[in-house]
Amino acid sequence: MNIKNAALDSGLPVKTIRYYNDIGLINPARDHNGYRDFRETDLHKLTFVAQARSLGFMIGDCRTLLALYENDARESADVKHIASQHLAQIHEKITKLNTMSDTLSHLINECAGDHRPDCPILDNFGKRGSKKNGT
Amino acid sequence: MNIKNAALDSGLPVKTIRYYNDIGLINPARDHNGYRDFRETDLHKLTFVAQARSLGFMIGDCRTLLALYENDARESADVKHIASQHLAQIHEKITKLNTMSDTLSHLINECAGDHRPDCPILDNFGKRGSKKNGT
DNA sequence: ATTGACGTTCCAGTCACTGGAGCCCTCATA
DNA sequence: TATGAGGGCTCCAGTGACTGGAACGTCAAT
Repeated sequence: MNIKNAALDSGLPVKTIRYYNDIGLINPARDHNGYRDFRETDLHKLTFVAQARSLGFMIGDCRTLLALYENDARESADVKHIASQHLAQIHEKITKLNTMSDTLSHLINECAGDHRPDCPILDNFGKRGSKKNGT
Repeated sequence: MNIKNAALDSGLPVKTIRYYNDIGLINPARDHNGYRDFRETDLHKLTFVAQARSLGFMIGDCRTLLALYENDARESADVKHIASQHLAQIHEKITKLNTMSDTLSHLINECAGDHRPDCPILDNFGKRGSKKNGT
């Protein structure tokens, strides 16, 4: 199967598939003319990575997960560990975004949004809040 | 004031401040020796950008917001518009992350997490779901 | 033989920094 | 006066995960 159909099959852009090949996530065979030839296992991997990526896993995790997937001697604990760590990161992001959302919503509510220049949003940005120390 | 103290004052890393100078967000005066000399207005801008960035605004938005901040003839509607758009993007991100979190939580719950290889997480990734079309 | 839709590689750009190399400047101390 | 520490400066490369484009090869059909 050529790259276009592999793209159609996996739902990934052609460019992305080539990129995944470049970084060694997949390694499809080549035809006599140099064209990539995607077999069942390649398509499977592509689908796998597409799913993992859509859940926000980094490429590095996808690589590990893929190795686990292909390793019959794996322990599900390893998979669960990676997934749990990722879930924790997702929750962290959600928390941060919720904080931003709260602050911003409040500011937006306070702002008249008319033709006058007075703006609590800008006022807030201009004000130096409590100094933060990134640890 | 030298760059180190500006960093201390604004809570931004020295490198970041130099970067903001490079891209023209700030433009502090220079001493006879070429050292940057941060005045009140520079420090103010730095604080402003730090605040905006901490709420997730892109540099491009910060630039616009900063211009609005310094423009006495601004209309608060413009500020509110930018902020509202950004808030909408934050909400989009939260929604996506929540979806990921739900799916992943479910999968993790199903996974035994022991020494055996059976793993619903990997099973799910290997399975091709409904084909998605990115518009 | 030519057209058009495929395929290939390689390079540059995205975003917002961050790290490092290699250099200069200043001040205090020996 | 030499030296060392601790600033400062610029420029280049790398991050993550692609994406766009140029320049070129291949293939089937006309």
